[in-house]
Amino acid sequence: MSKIHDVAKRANVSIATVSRVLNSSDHKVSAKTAERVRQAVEELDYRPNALARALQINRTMTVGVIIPDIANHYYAEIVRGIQKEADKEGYNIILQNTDRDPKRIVRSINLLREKVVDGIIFSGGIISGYEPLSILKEFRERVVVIGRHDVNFPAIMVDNISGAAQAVQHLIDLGHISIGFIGWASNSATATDRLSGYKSALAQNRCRFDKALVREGRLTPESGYAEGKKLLIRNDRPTAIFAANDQMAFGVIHAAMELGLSVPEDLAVVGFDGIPLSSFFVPPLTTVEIPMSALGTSAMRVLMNLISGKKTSRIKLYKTKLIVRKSTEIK
Amino acid sequence: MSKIHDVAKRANVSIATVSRVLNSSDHKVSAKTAERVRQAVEELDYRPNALARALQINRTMTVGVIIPDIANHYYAEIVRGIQKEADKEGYNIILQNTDRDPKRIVRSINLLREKVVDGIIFSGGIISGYEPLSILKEFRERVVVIGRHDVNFPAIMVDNISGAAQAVQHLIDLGHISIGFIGWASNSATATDRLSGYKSALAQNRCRFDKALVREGRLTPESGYAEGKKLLIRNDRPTAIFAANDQMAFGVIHAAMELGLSVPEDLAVVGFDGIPLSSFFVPPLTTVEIPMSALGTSAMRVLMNLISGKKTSRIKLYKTKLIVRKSTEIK
DNA sequence: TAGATTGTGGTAAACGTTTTCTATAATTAA
DNA sequence: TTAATTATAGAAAACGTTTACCACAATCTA
Repeated sequence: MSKIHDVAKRANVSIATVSRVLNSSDHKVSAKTAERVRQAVEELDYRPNALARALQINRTMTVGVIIPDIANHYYAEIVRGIQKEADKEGYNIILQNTDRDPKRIVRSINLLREKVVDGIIFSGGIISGYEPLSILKEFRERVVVIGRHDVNFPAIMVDNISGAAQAVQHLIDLGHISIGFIGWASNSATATDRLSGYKSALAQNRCRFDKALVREGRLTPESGYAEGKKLLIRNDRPTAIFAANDQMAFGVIHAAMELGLSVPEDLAVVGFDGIPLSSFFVPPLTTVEIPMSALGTSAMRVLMNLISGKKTSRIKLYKTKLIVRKSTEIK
Repeated sequence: MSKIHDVAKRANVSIATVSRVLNSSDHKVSAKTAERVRQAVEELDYRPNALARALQINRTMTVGVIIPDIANHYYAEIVRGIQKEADKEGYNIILQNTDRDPKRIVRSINLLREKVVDGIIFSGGIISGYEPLSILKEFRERVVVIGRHDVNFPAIMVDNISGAAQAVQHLIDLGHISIGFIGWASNSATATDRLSGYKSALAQNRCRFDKALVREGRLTPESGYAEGKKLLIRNDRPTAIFAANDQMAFGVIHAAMELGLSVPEDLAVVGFDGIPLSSFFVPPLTTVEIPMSALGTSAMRVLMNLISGKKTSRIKLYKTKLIVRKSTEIK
């Protein structure tokens, strides 16, 4: 691996000159020498050592991404969006998967601090207690959060409340009055907002809110199946179920099938997220679509602005879109 | 952000001593001074700058991971496995999503070279032509490949041939003789191996291989749907279809439903991969399970061995497991 | 008791860049 | 012509660590 010194020697110039040519500095270098340098760079296949460079200029062109679970399509898509945007500007991302373990979250932050990343994108999981303090100390102006607004950082949000309300309204419009809800336990705004949307749509239409019809899953098909079944074996079983994510909705449909109920004739089901498979499920799932990848790109854009000192709006709210498919509509 | 200098001053020692305490070097430091240093570190919440450290010791404790598409469950799960293992030993990973674009692959490799990662895990995509040369030059002994053995690097493989054969054998055992196959076009070993397995199982059982029953999708449900439909509208439509991944299998089932064919009564369907949703699809999908996460952890383990100079076996082959569900078995 | 060893600490040279400062030649202004 | 400017280039100091080398005291060994 050749270094700037080798290039300098080969081009018969000082290392300062090489650096100037490569960074197109405002310190002028004659066209002739510049060409000689470029030639040498080419011949040696020279690549500047990003480490040494970062140490000097105090920028690593690297950002940390902290997420709970990359195997979850939602986060994977977000990461993809971040990647895409980062790539455009020459940034790299260091991925930290925390499995929602608070200890690993703290560890991740500290690791990123040591690696001197230029900024951090934080999504999901718990960010309370003493950790934010340690982030704040070093990263004050260079943190973007996705999916929560209860922390004092710029946030990329999804309008979960109106998204959920829209879904429930759709069910009500179809004539359903007994509508189950499967959410999940979490101190995240996402979880509570979707429940709020459900409640508000019921209220709006003067439907009775029945606490017995609200259950908590764990975002997995398994939990959707389990909780769905509990709702469906009731004597006064709901005629529709709104699951707070698509995975659980799949589980609900599975449970219905197993009980001999057909969807949508005996049970209407709505999901949330709009993962690709939702349109190919049997039956295709009515769902509330989130622009997942856009959340990622948007977060990265905001972060890059922060890094370069530009202030941006504190909260960016993305709208959802109800996609009606066969799981609710009887043709 | 305090530096080693600050710690030294506070503890009234030289920076060398601080470094020695923190790295538990074999150069002795008296218990008393060590304690003083640790105290100072604590008080200042000092964290060594990983950049400066890496520059000095020539190790970044960072590895690059190059994959085609993080939104694909297979790769997401691999990354998760890598992460988990890397975390244990204090390694970080830089993720590079290439979208299978050869240009971006080359760019990724060069970027990782600049960032001076300690090693690279490469999965999927094309790794031919002039790129491997440039990897080789700098990373000779520190590259691990997942899912291909046609390149001169240590490889983590899946036994796709026997996995596919097992799936087809299962269909034959159920009495099917006209079995369609939906693979995908690629110069990857994975794609060709699954086709080979299909062919060999047919041959083994003296079933006729009909080229018209073999189609090429693009690993998506959409393509599975499209290609599945093409097979199913034939007069001599197959009674079973083996899709080379679960996503396409879902598409096939969808297509079947749309044509009024019920699964498994009119059509048996088998997938490949064993993604979590396969068990919750309607009907639950018979599939060939790959230990995805294990591929990742295993790759990372091999890489860490390479980095520390230990030689490991050139190829590690993982067995698959046929999981029989309702999409093939008539109860 | 002298010489050798060991334990403990500091100084300074790396690692590979960028950038400030200084120096020289070439050009311009007067 | 001379003084002042401008264009171009190099020397050397940083960035924050680790570590080879040196120095001194305290402890052994013979």
